[in-house]
Amino acid sequence: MAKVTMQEISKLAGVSPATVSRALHSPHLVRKDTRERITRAMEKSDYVYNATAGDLSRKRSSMIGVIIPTTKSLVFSTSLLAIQEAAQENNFSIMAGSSKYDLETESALISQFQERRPAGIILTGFLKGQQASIKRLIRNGMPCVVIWDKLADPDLSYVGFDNFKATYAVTEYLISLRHRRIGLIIGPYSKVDRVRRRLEGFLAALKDYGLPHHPRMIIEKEPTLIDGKEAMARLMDMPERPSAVLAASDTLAMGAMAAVRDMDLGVPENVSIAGFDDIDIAAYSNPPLTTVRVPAYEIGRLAVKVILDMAKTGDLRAQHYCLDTSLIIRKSCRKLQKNET
Amino acid sequence: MAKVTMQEISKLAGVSPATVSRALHSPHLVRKDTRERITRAMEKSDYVYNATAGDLSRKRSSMIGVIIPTTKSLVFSTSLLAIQEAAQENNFSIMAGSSKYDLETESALISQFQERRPAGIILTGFLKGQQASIKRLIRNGMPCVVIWDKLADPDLSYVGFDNFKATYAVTEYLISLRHRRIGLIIGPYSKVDRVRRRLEGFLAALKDYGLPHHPRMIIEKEPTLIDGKEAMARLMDMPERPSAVLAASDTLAMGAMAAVRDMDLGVPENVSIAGFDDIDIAAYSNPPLTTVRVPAYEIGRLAVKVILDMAKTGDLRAQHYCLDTSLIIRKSCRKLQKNET
DNA sequence: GGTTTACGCGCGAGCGCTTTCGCGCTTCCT
DNA sequence: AGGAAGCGCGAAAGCGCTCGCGCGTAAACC
Repeated sequence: MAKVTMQEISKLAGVSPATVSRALHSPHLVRKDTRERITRAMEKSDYVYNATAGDLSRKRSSMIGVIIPTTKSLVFSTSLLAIQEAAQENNFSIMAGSSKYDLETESALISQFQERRPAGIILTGFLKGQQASIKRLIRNGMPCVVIWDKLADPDLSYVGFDNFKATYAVTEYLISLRHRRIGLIIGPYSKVDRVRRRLEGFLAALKDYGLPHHPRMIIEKEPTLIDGKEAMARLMDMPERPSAVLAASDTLAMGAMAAVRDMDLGVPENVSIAGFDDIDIAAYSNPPLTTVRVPAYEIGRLAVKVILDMAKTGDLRAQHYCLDTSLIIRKSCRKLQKNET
Repeated sequence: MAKVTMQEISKLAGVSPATVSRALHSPHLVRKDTRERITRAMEKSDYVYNATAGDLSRKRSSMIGVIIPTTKSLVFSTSLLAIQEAAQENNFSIMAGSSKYDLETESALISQFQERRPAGIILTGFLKGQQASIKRLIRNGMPCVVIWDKLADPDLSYVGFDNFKATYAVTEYLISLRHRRIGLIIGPYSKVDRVRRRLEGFLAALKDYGLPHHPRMIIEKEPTLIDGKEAMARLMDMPERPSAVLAASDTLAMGAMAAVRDMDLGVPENVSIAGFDDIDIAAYSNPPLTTVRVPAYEIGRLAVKVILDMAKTGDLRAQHYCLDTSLIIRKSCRKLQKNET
């Protein structure tokens, strides 16, 4: 390891360690020629700043903890990428982990992060039962922001979008296409509120348009391809099968489309499918998927901004950012004929 | 932040800080009742270990730096997931970053990691021009392992597979299907050796089977859907268009399939397409993609093991693990008739 | 019973950086 | 010319944890 310390640099440059530190972090506080001497000393001895020592001394670290639910879905990777980019630009590193929708894993991750005294923690939603500990974190002065949802709790910061509204909108779209038997394949809503809100949006739309609600047509699954496929197969096997299915994530939708294909049926001829997320591949599937575009990238960048902001000012009052989603109409849904059912 | 320190715990438990530290890290060195007193003290004062201080004192950190090329491809996320899981099991955190195939970004990431004195660094291949600095890292005592490729350099550790051989094998398969005009859509081989080896495997197979080599049928692109689509469109526009196309990553292949669809042509009726990576969705595309399965998950876990091993023993001698790949035959390639071309 | 062995624990000197305080010097103002 | 203000820098006291060393007590041996 590069074992040269600031001490040695300071000797080499004929200044005190304090000055070296200043030259590094507040260059404007040291005269140009001294600064140059220091820079030269650092270069010629391959000095590498020790952020661990710095963080300890400064009593806060330049890391940000990030928890995403899964890497199986590209859409979270997009937020993660944005977070990492934004962090790097500010010379922060990120610690990442995925909860895999498991409360214990999530808690373990949070504890692990805590040990590093990060500048803040970004959570992608959070699991039921976690709310209290997050609030405790905040009360203890740890900047936290929840992404990917619009939270009702005024004490929690979020950077997200309205899952209820967005889901309501797609459902409404499906209804406008004259569909009346609409299935729903959805992620673990019993574990994650963010997902539950999608369910609620769906239900609300059904209700508002006077459509019956068939509990059997709502299938809760993990957001994976295989689960989407299985769920769809089950839906298609029902005596009165749905004419349209909303998959609450594109990954599920992709799986669902595969199930239809396996039955030698077509989308949207035999059944319409809509997704949620607008992952890259949604535009490239066969048929291209009608879905809800979600500002994954912007969410990531903004979340970092919020964290950094809180860390800098020490003002942990909750900040709320509700971004827009949009319905992307492609080719996986069709309008039923008047007489069709 | 939880601001209680080991000091305070030690007072509360009536022992010295050293003992608290031992109770935490080497419980067998402290008597059971003392240990329990300490544990109780920690619980009732919400003690959170300060890993920053610990790392500084111990002069090595419990973090691992990871660089992947991009999060646009799910296949790297899989390795990342495996790395994170394995790390967490050993109480290590990971710092992640993506190079986006840019040398400067990659270097910046490495420098940023260095500042934290990580236990080691995992690189997904590396860019041209980076080799020297990696070797320097190793010489300075930093465990490094390159994943996703089999390296020729005996001084560099790797956990990967034989890109040459794997690509040779798919190409051979295409040839066995009587294809003679085979196009190649490939990632940035001029920047990344790992990708170049795929190119070389392809070329070697062509040569060994006496097939002509059309440079224009080899298109270098970023491994994204849109690039795959564009490249395929170009290939299909050629006067003597290929009867089969190998896409050196599944993402490219998905894009390529979309291009074919846009021309109202079919895969594999009008053109066969093979991919590389076997990302989850490859099995769910329409048609399901013939591709090369790559042990992304195992690579990740093994890489962590290697790093931890090196960090523990201090033995930085290069370790090599070449894992197996396999050809997954699905439905995107068809055999040409005798008279077909 | 005296010596050895082992065990459990405290002491104290760091790890490499940050930051407050204040000193001496230059510059500016009246 | 004398005082105020400001600039550039050094001294030193930490930040919270680790670990080699060594002491005292208890168990083990002949």
